[in-house]
Amino acid sequence: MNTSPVTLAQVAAAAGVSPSTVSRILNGSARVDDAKRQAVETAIAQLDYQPNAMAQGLARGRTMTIGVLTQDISSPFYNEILQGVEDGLVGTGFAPIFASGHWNADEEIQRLTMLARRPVDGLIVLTGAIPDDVLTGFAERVPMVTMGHRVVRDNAVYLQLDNEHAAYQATCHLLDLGHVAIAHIAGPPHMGDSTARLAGYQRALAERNIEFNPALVVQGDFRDDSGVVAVAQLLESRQHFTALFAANDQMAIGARLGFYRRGIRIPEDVSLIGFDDLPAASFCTPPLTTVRQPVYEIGFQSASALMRLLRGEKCDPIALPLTVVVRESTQRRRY
Amino acid sequence: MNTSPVTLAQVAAAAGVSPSTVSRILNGSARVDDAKRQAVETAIAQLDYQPNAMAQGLARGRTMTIGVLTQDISSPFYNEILQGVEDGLVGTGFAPIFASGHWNADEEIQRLTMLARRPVDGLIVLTGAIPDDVLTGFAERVPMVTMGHRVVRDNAVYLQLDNEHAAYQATCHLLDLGHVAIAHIAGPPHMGDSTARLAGYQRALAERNIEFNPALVVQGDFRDDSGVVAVAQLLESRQHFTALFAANDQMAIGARLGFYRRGIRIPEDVSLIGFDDLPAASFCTPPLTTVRQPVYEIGFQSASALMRLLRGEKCDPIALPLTVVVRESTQRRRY
DNA sequence: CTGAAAGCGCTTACAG
DNA sequence: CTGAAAGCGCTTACAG
Repeated sequence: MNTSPVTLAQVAAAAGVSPSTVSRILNGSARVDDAKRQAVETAIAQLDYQPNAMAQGLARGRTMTIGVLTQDISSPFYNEILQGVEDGLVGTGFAPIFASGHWNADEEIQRLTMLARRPVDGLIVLTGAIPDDVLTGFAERVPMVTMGHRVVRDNAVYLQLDNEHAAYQATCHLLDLGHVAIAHIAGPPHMGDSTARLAGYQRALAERNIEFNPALVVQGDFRDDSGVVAVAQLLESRQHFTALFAANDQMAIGARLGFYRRGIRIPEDVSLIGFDDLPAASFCTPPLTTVRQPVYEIGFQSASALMRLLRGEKCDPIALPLTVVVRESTQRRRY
Repeated sequence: MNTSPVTLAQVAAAAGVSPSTVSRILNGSARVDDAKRQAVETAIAQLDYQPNAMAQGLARGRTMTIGVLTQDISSPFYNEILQGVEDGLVGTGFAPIFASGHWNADEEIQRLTMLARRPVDGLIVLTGAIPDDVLTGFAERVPMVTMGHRVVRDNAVYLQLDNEHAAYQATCHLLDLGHVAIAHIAGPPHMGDSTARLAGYQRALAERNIEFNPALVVQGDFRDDSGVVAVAQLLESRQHFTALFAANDQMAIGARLGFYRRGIRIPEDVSLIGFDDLPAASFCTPPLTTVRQPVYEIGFQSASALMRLLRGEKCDPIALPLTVVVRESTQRRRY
């Protein structure tokens, strides 16, 4: 029933040459007589031959797959990154294999181990709670590119996204609009991204001599619901604020719903700014002011950098810009 | 520099047994003397041995990977499906490989071919424009489960989601609220899902003796922007309507923004219902009434069914329910 | 330019 | 219960 796949040996037989020759034609690894090339090529076409990638992998010592570790493949944040990765791999013969760590360092390590034993030829690690030195350990066995982790090795490259500075700018945007009482919904405390964003927020306040009020920052977990909850907390605390900076868009969107529920208008009553620029951000009502992460670019560059690494080329850290995009959820303070 | 990975042969040497024995212990494929088992197990632990999945694949004639074809990996709709697939594969040793067809039948076929040559042990095909018979052709070589395609074969199973009926129910929900002039934003015309939803909408109208008004249905492409555009068209056409059924949530969310721009309130001025129940739907303002697709379930069931197929078990079509979830974007007609 | 041969790291009849 | 051997489908020195 299952048509067993055509092998290279069959192609060789059909074309009347040795397997070596077929292989060489396939890989362009040596000059081959034109007549034979012809014969082989028609045989390939006729038999509809597809080389077996696993056998190639075994023979060459590479697998033609790269592992991609995300926190949560179902988070909208990763979607376009993955698209970028996919596109960055088109035409290279490499296929991505995905795994999610679910915001849990142990699970991350386990998934990484699983990826490593296939084995993959390269790894892309997108943020996460896994300690940098563990990651460096993995880098010993396989080239990798990381986002949100600084691993310094010849066969590794990391993406530089200056979260602190971007958060600083986001806060400045609010400050420039006359806001003084600015609340913040922070991300998970153990993640580098969260702490950097909180730090940027604090730096902006300090720079304008606004005293940091801890009661104005509430803890979130980067998911939408936590934004709703955070707003409830903030409101119950009876702290006065006219603007809110959420450490990511999902929480900002949750917050927006929280405000809606209480009849608090955005941006008339409070200005709201997020972080990430998810596709959903521009379809919010009102469209959300936020910090744009070049997600597609992140994926694409990661894939390209990894391909370079696999070719044995050196690769400098890749700096990618984070920029505030002003839409309609922020406005000048009115009272 | 690269610690070359430990092989089974090394484990065998360390444990003083033959490779065959190690293999048998790994696979539990035969009784083995306890002392040797001990020795092997400690050797494995000590050397931190990880079997090479490619070599296993080649020897066993399977690759331990399954291909997943989506339309657009960056669409929020697929996110949770993929999570479901991932979870359905946990512990099986299989890893998913993803590819996107980008709403283009040719590209789909090409991606499928690429997946097939790795080769993958199984395929999950999620919707798409690819003709059913082409798909059936692929099913000749590899077991597969499909969503949105009816392929009938021993080694294939399809998911049954009754889009027509769900759209019928969505429309009835609007009708029950007293709406009569109901607009519809349709999906891409060549896709089965789109046409089924349009058909359900029409059937509901017919059943209540409401004449179908073609000017009330505008074409979308399942993406957010097309919802914005559709609303503009609808409004410019000066057709009267008090409710709008969008063929998916992304377009509904776009439509919601389109209304917001013109100061048209949801649900006071027009009731809005979507389709899919994306995570974003419940965080809309107001939270969106929609048809829930059990996305996680779709992914999980697809993976499980495929595993069953791979074990040689038969598998009946899997029926999954589509249900209207009423939130706050629809209300009784007021005038 | 090209073939025969060895090898990639496993698995699995085949003997014993 | 266990080892030696062949084989999975390729690639790549090694000769010529």
